[in-house]
Amino acid sequence: MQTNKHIFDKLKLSGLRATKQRLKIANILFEKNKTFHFSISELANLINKRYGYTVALATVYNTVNAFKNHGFLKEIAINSEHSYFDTNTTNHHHFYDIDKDELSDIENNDVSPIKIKKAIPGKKIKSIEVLVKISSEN
Amino acid sequence: MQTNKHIFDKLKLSGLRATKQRLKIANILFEKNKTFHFSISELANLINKRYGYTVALATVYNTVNAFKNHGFLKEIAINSEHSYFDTNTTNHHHFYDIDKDELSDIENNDVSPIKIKKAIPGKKIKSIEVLVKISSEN
DNA sequence: CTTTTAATTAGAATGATTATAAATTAGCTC
DNA sequence: GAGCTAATTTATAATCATTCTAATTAAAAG
Repeated sequence: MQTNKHIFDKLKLSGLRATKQRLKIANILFEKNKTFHFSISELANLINKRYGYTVALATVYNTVNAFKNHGFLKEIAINSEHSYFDTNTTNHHHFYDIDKDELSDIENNDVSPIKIKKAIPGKKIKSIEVLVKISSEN
Repeated sequence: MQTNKHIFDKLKLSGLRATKQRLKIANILFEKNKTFHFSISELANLINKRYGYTVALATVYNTVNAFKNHGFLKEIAINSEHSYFDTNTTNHHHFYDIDKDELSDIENNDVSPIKIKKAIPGKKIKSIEVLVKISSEN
């Protein structure tokens, strides 16, 4: 869990002003140890629930984009329906529950090492991400 | 390469009417042996270039959705900017060139076998997809 | 050839996201 | 703390991709 002080410093260090709105949003995003996966609308709902309608939707978008650009968040592509973000910016993988439309993490240790036997000349690998789609047995 | 006859039969078999528009679109999509990756707007441009403006944009959307629902196409999630589709519906993986915003296939054989060491009770794995992001060396 | 039903179409509607431009505020300097 | 400046927030409008609508057309079946 990241303390308010920690979050404040994090923002300042990256050159972002620590505004009320950003601190509220950061509190929700980073308060858990656990990775937090969300779409913009889910995040907006959480903000409204906790703080009332004190943050404009445009600011939610601006803030999430700013956090993404500063490496505090990672965008995860699952399908064209929604954008998902992840507070876990380390290299890791995901389960996507098709039934519940829900994401969860798979740590690097839980996936056998991945070797790509094909190379593209002049290109280097920036990341390797695994998406495991799951659904109910029956 | 799939012949016109083949495409026609494929449509009929799946219960889709083999309309002029669908045959034009299918021709473009399935004429190559090679996997074809595209976004809707790219596809619409190709249709216009080859056949003139003879297929309405709504029909391009309808057709791609129909093809997707019938398993002729697969949607690939890369980022929230675009929807990409793939004529290769087998289980396989992708390179995504960040610089050129371009997709290419990685066959299953070119990726070491992937073992997921974490299970979710009551859920079974439907697919495992690897996305390898690449960019220029320098 | 007629009927039935699916598909196509132009244009309107929707919905998510971004842009705009004015008002506010954070973080300086004094 | 007051004043300054640039960043941020905000409500609203604008944009863009996609889907919907309802009328027209065309494919398949009888």
